[in-house]
Amino acid sequence: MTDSIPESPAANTTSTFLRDLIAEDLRTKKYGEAVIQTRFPPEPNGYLHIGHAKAICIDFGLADEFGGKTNLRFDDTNPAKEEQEYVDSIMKDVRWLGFDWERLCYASDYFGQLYEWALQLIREGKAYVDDLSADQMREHRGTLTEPGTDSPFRNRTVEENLDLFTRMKAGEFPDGSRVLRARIDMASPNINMRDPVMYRILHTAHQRTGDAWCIYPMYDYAHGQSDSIEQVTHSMCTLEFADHQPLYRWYIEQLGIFPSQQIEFDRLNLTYTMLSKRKLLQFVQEGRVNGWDDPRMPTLSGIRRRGFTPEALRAFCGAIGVSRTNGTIDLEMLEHFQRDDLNRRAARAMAVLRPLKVVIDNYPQGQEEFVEVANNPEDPAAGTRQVPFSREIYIEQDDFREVPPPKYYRLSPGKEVRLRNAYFITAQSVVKDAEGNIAEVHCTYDPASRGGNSPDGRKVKSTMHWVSAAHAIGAEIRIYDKLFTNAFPSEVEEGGDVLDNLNPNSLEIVTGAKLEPSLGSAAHGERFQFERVGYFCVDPDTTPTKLVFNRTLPLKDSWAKIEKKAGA
RNA sequence: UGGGCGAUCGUCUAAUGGUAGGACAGUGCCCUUUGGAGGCACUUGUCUAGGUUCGAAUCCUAGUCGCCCAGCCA
Repeated sequence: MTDSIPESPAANTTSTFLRDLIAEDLRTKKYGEAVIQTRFPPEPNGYLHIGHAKAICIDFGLADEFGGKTNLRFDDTNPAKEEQEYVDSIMKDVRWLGFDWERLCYASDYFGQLYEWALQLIREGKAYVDDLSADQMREHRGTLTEPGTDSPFRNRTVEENLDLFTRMKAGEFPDGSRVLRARIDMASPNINMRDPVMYRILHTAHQRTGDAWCIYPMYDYAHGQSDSIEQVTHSMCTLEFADHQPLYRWYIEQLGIFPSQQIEFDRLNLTYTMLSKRKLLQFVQEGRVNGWDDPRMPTLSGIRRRGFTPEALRAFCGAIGVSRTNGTIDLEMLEHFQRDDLNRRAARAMAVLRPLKVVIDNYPQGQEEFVEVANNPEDPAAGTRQVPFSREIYIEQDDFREVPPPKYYRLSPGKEVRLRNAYFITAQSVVKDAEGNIAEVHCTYDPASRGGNSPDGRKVKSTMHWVSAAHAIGAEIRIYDKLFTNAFPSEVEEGGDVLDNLNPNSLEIVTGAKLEPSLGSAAHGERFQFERVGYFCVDPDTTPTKLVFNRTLPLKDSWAKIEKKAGA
């Protein structure tokens, strides 16, 4: 791959409601002369996926666009689920996508301040310690249609609340025995406002604060204030948090602190893709895939290993736009942007995945020569290379048919085709093995057609890739397909499970591939277009003695379409 | 049956009272030393019913449909 090609013209920057809103806030000087401040707030409880890429592009991209700043903030308020491994992977993924943060923050940095604010709310009679069990609290919460009822502990004195909360912090009570709740309104039609829990007791060591704390703030009590502390002007999050906005504002207003504003947008959904962290974790833990970076996973680490590029991901995120509509993007859209990027930048090479031997009978025995081949026809600056040619070569099994179907342009008995950048050949006869399978095809070549054109102007219908048998190198090729057979993986039959929709053929390992020798020196992660086949990249499993390629995506295949139509 | 949010080509997204446009997908043609890429063309859409207006995707009224919320998860 070369980096000399300029990035594609800015992706469709669809004008979004977020852009309009920020522009308006800037125009009215809602935040004075301050620049836009955003944040990307992942919880370090799993690996980032393509859905997060959209959020990252929004949080960082919009701030960039308006000359603002973006913090990376880990929302690490639940030590039971969070790990340093996830923190590390998230930082790596954000950088890989092409973004860098103004400040690296952690919600846990604010535990002290949050605690002080909790004391303030208690003193103002706006928070209380509740001794109800989780089950009892659920009963008191009411339902979607019925109001909740007050806890018997709701009217404790400020002194008692202060005493109890201080002792909660001191570790005097066991997990689950008490919580601190905001005193708002048990009859609110918005369940989030029915005296939400602010703190729970959790005698669990935190990956950053160790055992300094045994009470931990809930998301709602931590997020808005964290935004406020960082002077976040635009706190973008997904739609399911819209119901939490009144609470987000309530804490900020009661505390009288910097008025960060929450704005919700639609989550990314993709056909044939599962973007639930919980489910992805399950696939990893149950061994349904080979880890978080399995190239079939929608995680950024999986996608990266698969060979996708940050440029393509960013172009995709720009093109899909942002709205408040629940929708599902066709996977083809993502694939389109990836092909578009790789087509312009990936070096070409010839590789035969399922080899069929061709013997050129009138080519001198023992002779070899080198033909000059463009590294990337889309990019003359990528230069050329010399590829060895000889009497015995491999072509793709699919490229020969003893009995050609209609519209089949490739090699068949008596038919002349071009070997890319080499010669015209004509199939003369077939040799079969004991089972009747075609073992080799014998051809004749036209020495005058060297380079791929005949001086008499003769045309051929087809151009095929090939690899000289004597010079070929081997490789393992991993062919990936969709992880799910259903466009909507979570659509399952009664009593069924997402696992029922897993595609049993999502990974095919091809071991007998024959590659042109130049590929022998390819580096880990290097990307290629195997001409007429697809885009591939070198997998990290590659060793000095074993080459492994991942197929990122196949090339579009209009012959497959014709064939399918004829068969249907 | 509480509250919140939403509804424009098959999919995603523009149009902010003034010609419903783009991208992906699809179809056809042209071009091609990748049946790739590229070029051209075509098809398909404002949830419904009323209303306001010279004019409505946009405003009003009433429906319909979809998504989210009853964790001491985020």
